[in-house]
Formats: sequence, C-alpha cells, structure tokens
Amino acid sequence: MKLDLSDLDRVATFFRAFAEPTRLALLQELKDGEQTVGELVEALPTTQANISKQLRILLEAGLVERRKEGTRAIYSICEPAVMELCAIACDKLNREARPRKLRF
Amino acid sequence: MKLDLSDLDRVATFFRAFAEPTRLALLQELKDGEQTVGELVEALPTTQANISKQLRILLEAGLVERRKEGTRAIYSICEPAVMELCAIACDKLNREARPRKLRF
DNA sequence: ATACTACATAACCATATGGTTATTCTTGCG
DNA sequence: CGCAAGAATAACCATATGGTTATGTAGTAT
Repeated sequence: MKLDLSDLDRVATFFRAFAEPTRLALLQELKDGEQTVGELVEALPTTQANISKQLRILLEAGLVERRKEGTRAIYSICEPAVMELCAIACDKLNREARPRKLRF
Repeated sequence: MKLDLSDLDRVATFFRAFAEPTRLALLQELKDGEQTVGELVEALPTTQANISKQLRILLEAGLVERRKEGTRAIYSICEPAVMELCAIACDKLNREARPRKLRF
C-alpha cells in the first residue's frame, strides 16, 4: 500500500511537530503532567510568545490538549504515542557511538 | 531525566528526516527492498538532483545505507525503527476522523 | 583517449519557519 | 467600570530548506 502525496503530507506534518528542539523540550516538560504556560515559560529559555506559538503547533498536531482555568491555560500531552516515538528516537541515537544514554 | 539542548537537537534532527513528504516517499519506495537512484527517480515526481539530495539527508540520519555497484548507487533502509515510526504515525492519523486508513 | 551512463554536488531561488518585540484578547478583581 | 495578569496573536526578521538548473565526477564501454 502506497500513501499518496496528500497523505504523505499529513504524515510529514505530524513528524514535523517533533522536529524542533523547543517543541521537544515542551513535550519533555509535559511528560510528567500538565503545566501552565507560565510554568513552561519559566522552565524554558525562550519568550512567552514563542512558547504559545510552539504550543499551538503541538496542539494542532494533536499531541497536546489545552484546558482553561481562570486566566491560565493548562497544557498536557494527550497522545500516548508521543512518549513511544521519543523513546524510539532515543534508542536509535543511543545505538550510535555515544558517551551517555538518552532517555526522553 | 531531562535531555539537554544538544541532545534535543539530535532528536529533532532525527525526526526532521521524517518531516518531509519527498523523504517519506523515498522511504516508502524502499520499504520493500533496495532500489537504485535511477529507479527512485522514475518512481517519484521530482528530479534526480533532488532525489540524491534527500537521500543524503536520510543517509546522514542513519535511516538508509548506500551500496555501490558499478556506476549505480543502491539504497536500502538500514534502520528498523523507520517502519515502526511510520506505523505509529499512521495509526495516530487514522484515529482522527478520516475517510480511509493509512498504512505505510 | 573519447564518449556515455549514473550519480553527486554546486549555485541559486522562493518559501517556510523559529524567534523576537509589540499588541490584542480574555478573565478575574478592585 | 478600570485595571492587572495570563495567554494568544500580529508583524517582522533572519535563517534554514526544498526544489531547480547546471556542472562535476566516477565508472564502463567503444
């Protein structure tokens, strides 16, 4: 079975969500539970605007979900495959000659 | 355990190899066995130069390997995780409301 | 050596995208 | 209401990147 171009586009878009360090860092922060935007801003070395922007990409990719509580927005991972994919990526990278092991 | 920025960069680079339709199409063509560059050029709607360029990215990402035979270059998938990752991506996309199922 | 085939690389362009600053919503509260 | 806090969006810039055309290079044959 061969996927056509529009399906390949969707798959590519899905993987593209994982293809940037900042978004991976966000997923990593959310790994152990939901976080507000403010908490994520404090945890990562970038601006609130950028955090919101990248979170939107993760949201549209269906990797995270948003919940509102008062004025805050609380994000959490809603796609179990996220951890699985990151684990596979780390396994692959650990198989290369490397000083220490990666685990997402 | 938290990956630092340089590790996140490596993970991101890994995923980035999957984040373009042309490279996914190449992987899909290679799914059932090795192919020469010429065969891949015939199979895909882009130029030989672009095929070579994208193959190099897959090669550097460690997803495919190259074998020379005469003047030909024969590529094949050398990373088992490739199919696994694509299967997970398709599963996820199939879970969204969609007319038909994707399978890489 | 010449010419041809198969592939890789270079140079270049148009677009996409990560990041920033500035601004605009939205919500809660006095 | 006015105001502040938290978050999203807009506008913008610099860089990265997919794709193309043109050129280079290695192997094979004549």
